[in-house]
Amino acid sequence: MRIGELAERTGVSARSLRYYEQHGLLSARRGPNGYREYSLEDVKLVSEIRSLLTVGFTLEDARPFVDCLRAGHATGAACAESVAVYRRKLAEIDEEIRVLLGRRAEVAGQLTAACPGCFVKENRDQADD
Amino acid sequence: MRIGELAERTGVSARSLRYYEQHGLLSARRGPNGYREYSLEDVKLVSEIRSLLTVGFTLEDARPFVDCLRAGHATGAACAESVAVYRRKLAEIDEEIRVLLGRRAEVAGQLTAACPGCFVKENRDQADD
DNA sequence: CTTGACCTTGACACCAACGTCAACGTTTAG
DNA sequence: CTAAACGTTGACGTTGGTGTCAAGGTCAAG
Repeated sequence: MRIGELAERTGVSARSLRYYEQHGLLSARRGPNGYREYSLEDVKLVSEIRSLLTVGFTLEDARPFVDCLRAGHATGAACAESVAVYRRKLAEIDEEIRVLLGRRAEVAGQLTAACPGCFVKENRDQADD
Repeated sequence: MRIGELAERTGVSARSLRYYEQHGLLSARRGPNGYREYSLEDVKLVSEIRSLLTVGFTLEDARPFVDCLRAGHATGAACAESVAVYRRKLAEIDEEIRVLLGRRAEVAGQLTAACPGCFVKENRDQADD
């Protein structure tokens, strides 16, 4: 299939697909006219990339997962490198959360100081909706 | 005082001070030579801006606080607009935390699935070190 | 007079993942 | 044949708060 179809199937813009290729996450055979030709496997690759991006991974983070899939593994997470990225990402997220909790406390404190009547509810993990 | 001294006193680069002015958060009289002239009050303004930026506010968010100080109030948070920004920021931070917690759960789940032996400790607020 | 420290405005670089437009070649439907 | 729909590469814009350089004006000390 060509880039338009891959874009439609994955819900990713053609621009993004070319961007991924430019950064070595995707590769495409070229038809005689210069058009990119993709296989069904590429749909998997793109899906993997998207699902990683949506949970906050960068393209660099996604690279080991793509390589893992290309190496023939059933999932992008089946390789040691991918697992390492998972661990690192987890640590990064935890750090971000800590920073945000600190900021929240800071802002809440300032708000309370400026406006004693303003009730600021606690932000326990109970963040249901 | 001129920009160099204000920069030294506040620990903010001259570049940033000009940037703040460019965005209407700071104003300066000009000497006969075109040099900016600042007063002691400006030190307060810049300090207010910095403390807000360090807790994740944007310059736009800081504007009401600066206006409040310029209006003669003792603190930048003494005005209704500032309090409103505090409330909004708090909500934004809470939202970010929610998103991060969701991502964390997602990543932790994937990691566990890919590597059943990998123990992933819970991220309760107990984020001590 | 000269050096050098300070000031001025203006403009480009940065990070990330694209959107968007330009200018052009290809394929396809009518 | 022709127009529309698709493909190609290349390049600039976005977002925010700076760093950094350029090219120059000002001013005090020697």
